[in-house]
Amino acid sequence: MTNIRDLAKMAGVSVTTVSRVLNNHPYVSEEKKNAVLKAVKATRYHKNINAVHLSKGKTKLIGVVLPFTDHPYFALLLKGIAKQALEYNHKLLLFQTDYMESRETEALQMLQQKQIDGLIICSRACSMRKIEEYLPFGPIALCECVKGGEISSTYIDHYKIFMDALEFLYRKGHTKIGYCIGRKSGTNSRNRDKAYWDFHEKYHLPHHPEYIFDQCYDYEDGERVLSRVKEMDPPPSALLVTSDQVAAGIVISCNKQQISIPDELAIIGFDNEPIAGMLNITTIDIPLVEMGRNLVHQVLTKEIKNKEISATLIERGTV
Amino acid sequence: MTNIRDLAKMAGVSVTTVSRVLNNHPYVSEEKKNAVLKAVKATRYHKNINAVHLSKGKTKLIGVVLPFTDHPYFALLLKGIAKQALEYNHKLLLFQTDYMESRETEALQMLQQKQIDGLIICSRACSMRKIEEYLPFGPIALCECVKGGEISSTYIDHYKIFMDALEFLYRKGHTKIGYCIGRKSGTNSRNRDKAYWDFHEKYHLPHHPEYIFDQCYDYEDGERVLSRVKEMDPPPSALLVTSDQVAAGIVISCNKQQISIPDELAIIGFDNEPIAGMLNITTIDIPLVEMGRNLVHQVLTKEIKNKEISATLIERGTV
DNA sequence: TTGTATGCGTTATCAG
DNA sequence: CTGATAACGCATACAA
Repeated sequence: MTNIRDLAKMAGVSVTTVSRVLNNHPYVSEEKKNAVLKAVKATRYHKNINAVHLSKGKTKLIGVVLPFTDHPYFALLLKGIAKQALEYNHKLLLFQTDYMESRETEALQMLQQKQIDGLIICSRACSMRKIEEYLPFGPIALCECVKGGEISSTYIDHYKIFMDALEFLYRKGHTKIGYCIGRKSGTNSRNRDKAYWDFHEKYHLPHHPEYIFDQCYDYEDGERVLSRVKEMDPPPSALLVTSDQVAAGIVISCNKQQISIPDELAIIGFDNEPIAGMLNITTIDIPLVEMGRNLVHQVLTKEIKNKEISATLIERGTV
Repeated sequence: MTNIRDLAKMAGVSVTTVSRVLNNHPYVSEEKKNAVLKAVKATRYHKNINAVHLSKGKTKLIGVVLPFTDHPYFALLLKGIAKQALEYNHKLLLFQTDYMESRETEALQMLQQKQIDGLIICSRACSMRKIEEYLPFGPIALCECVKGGEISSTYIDHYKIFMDALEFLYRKGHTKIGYCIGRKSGTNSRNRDKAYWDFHEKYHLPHHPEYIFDQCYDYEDGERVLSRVKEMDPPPSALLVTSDQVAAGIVISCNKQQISIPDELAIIGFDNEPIAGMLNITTIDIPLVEMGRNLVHQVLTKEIKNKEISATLIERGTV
């Protein structure tokens, strides 16, 4: 592998001059510049980028932490992140965690070890305290509301959205409402749960903990939820489903079993994934691509900001 | 930032000893080892990994080139890649290309510049010649059959599979068969097209170029295909659809428009994506996760091999 | 078991 | 406009 010292010898100049030419710095005579360029051509020289990283202390790499990529929510978020990273001329280092804290730690350590210039955590299993520990080593952006501090975030007010959706159903006459969620433990999930119980308090509705279904990610989970709902007495008359994919599973199962939507069961999905449009599912549009873009922006500009992104109810045929 | 020289001073040992401790090398006395460890704790020392990369000439990073991540085909492939990379203790650098050759070039250059130890190209827009140019800089694995040479590949025999599916439909009485595909230009696409025309030759069937629909990726594309099919006279009686997502779009549209499947239109999807199970779509199962795993394996073991992965027809309700 | 010296390839500083 | 030299931080051959 030829390096800039070799080039310098070949071109009869110093390494400094070579470096200048390579980085388009001014103050290099045409003559020497051409000599260097000629040597570059002749040797098919290419920089060893690790040396650049070491010397500069930067890598133009952003870490992205997410549990899995084969779910529309994260796939769309990642799409936005990738688009914006491209515009900023940065690349992405992927940490697929399956919600394992050890892998999140690994990502945080990469920040500390300077392999990445910043980190985007799309969803986390570890504590905020732990994340804060790593803040001195580089900017971190999250997808959940973070009050104050040095962490940036781009988030949805899930409490408000959930409450709005519940009220919407209530106005349509629903009082037995359940919901489906992925994890119970995330910040966003807890906000939703709080909205759920506050709603019940507000309207003095009976509590039905069995109307809450967790571990809902895929179509099959929707199928499973429906089979459980069918066995209930009384069953919920409406479901808030925090992924359109799961909502689609429920809708398709209902079709198969001649359960009428929205008459027997009303559904509101989340994310406005492509399948929701296809199946005419009423859903909450969450601009995931935009959120992804903003996360990159926050990490790279290093402005510590908490940006709320608004979600919109899209009325279609399942309510 | 404290470095190993600082640690050496603090612990009263040489940098070599520090390095030994840090990398769990043998031949270090407990005493000195503890002294070093103590200094590590005290300073909250962490390696600068870029220095390691430079020194070793390796990064434990694998580049992954794919057009987009928000499509089940690539999402599942990526899932397999991520799983296996984790087992090999390597990380992934993502190149989302949108089939732009310039971005593929960038990935190849990262190999040359030693930012990545190897490259997996899930789908390419650039020429094989170009890829071969970069082979001297590190292992490259592709998702298409590569005859000989130094490139590894994990692939499906798309010609055979397509032909089998066509024959399957033929035996069911179909003679007017169309197909939907993403790009027309990829190697896999060309193999499929060849199978398509060879099939027509074999059974002396009339040619219907209008039965071929390209740019089919999403549900909406399936919808679009169906609306075009409806206007045809005669329309195809069966469609091979190279993504279950598109197939799902067609199936859902047919349901809406009371077009009976498989009586009026038979459908065979591809990939056995989750939605295919939900909608009872007959499909070709392609073990994408397994393929992803194998690609990583090939890149890291550097055995140059071409591994064919077999696909299986899953008979469900749309034929 | 330990330490010295050197290499890895680039960028940055500063003097000329 | 140019160049010598010092970082950057770690790994490792070799010597002891």
